[in-house]
Amino acid sequence: MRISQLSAESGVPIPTIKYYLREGLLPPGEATSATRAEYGERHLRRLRLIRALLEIGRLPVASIRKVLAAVEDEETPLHRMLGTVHYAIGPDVEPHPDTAEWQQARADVDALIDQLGWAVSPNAPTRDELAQTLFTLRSLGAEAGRESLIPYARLAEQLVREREMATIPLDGPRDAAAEALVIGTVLYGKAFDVLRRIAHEAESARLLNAHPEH
Amino acid sequence: MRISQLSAESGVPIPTIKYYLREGLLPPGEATSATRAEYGERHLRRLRLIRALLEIGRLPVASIRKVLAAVEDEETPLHRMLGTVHYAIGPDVEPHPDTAEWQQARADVDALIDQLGWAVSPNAPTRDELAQTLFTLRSLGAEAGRESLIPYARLAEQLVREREMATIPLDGPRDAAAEALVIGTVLYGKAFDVLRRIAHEAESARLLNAHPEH
DNA sequence: CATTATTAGATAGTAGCAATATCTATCAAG
DNA sequence: CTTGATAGATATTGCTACTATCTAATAATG
Repeated sequence: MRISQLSAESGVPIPTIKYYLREGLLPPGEATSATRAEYGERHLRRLRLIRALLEIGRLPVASIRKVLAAVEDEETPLHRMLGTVHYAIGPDVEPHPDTAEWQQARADVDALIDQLGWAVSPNAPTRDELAQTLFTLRSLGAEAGRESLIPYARLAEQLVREREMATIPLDGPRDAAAEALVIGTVLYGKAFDVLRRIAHEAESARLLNAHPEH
Repeated sequence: MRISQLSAESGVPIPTIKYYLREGLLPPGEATSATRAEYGERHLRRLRLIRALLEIGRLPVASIRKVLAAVEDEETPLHRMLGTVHYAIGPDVEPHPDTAEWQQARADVDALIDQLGWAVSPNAPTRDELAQTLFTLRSLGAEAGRESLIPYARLAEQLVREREMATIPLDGPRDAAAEALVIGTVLYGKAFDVLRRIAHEAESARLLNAHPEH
């Protein structure tokens, strides 16, 4: 299929597709001449994944490139690729002033992960990310003890184990597993986030005896 | 306290504070002369909240303004204010081509909320947001039936009911409730999101027998 | 075969957002 | 009375995700 058809089927404008090609998000089509290239089903699928990561996951283009590069590279062992994907998905944590409160938050995170028995790399950036959240919660006056996160962690564990990892075809082709992981992490993460906000609304209505407007 | 001290204590540069004042995120200090204004503890607290919503919640400044305006306005009844906060927190859902698949996703969301027995406004933008996620999941080939979201919904319900709404002082002063709600929704939402990604890493390591690097 | 349309690839420009920077006219304090 | 800080206004920047334009080559069509 030519670029115009790729654009038509995906709904992504041609200049944007060219931009993704330039940025290395989309592999080039098979050149059939100096001014023609052939794109396939794979490109369409990739394009949809890019849009999902952008629009649903709100990942910056630079992160998407990292994710897709890890997915692409057959050299990387699967568990390293999964790690790359995880780390690319999170935002950059800007460094904090090295105060006692920050040390405490960071130590609490480490202790929490230890207590949960989770096998997580000691220098995983997600540790800093969680510490930052904990730190901010406390600086806003919330009583956010380490143990207050445990119910969240247990629920997360349950979700990941029973729903998300269970659906990833770890024995199938590598790129299928990679893509499933990305979809599971980003899209189901979003789904849960929205459901949680909907639940907030429903619960508020219940507690305040406010019936939703019809 | 003067603006320089406000800046020093919050870590936010003076030009940025001025920007927030201009944008109406931060109420002006009490003017003591043409070139002097006095800021208080309230401003410091507000500034911290703004930064939390920006950095942790990644809310755009325009949304933060809406949230804070709803918190501020004593006229708005509490349940309406909570609704405003919820809706401001979510992203704008760009309109979809009105295909059968979109209709189906939207209908599934409505049916799901009905089935859960949640009291949610029929025109809540979160319905569209969830439908978009469902739609995208399906367009990527995931088998995302309506029932696949039920476990997520039940977990969300549990979390919101037992942890988050329970800590909101609904009988106390209004702005305390509002702020607690914002913090609960945005910051604990983030905390859960990070914990979920950490759980992903731990579970990947477990399944792939890959031990984290030391 | 001539004309019109399409494409690859390169380069430049735009829109939106969150700041920063700069400037002036005051004040405040030593 | 001189130095420094501040309010308020206006302008500028840096970043990101596009979007537009141009050229040379090629394909499609009458």
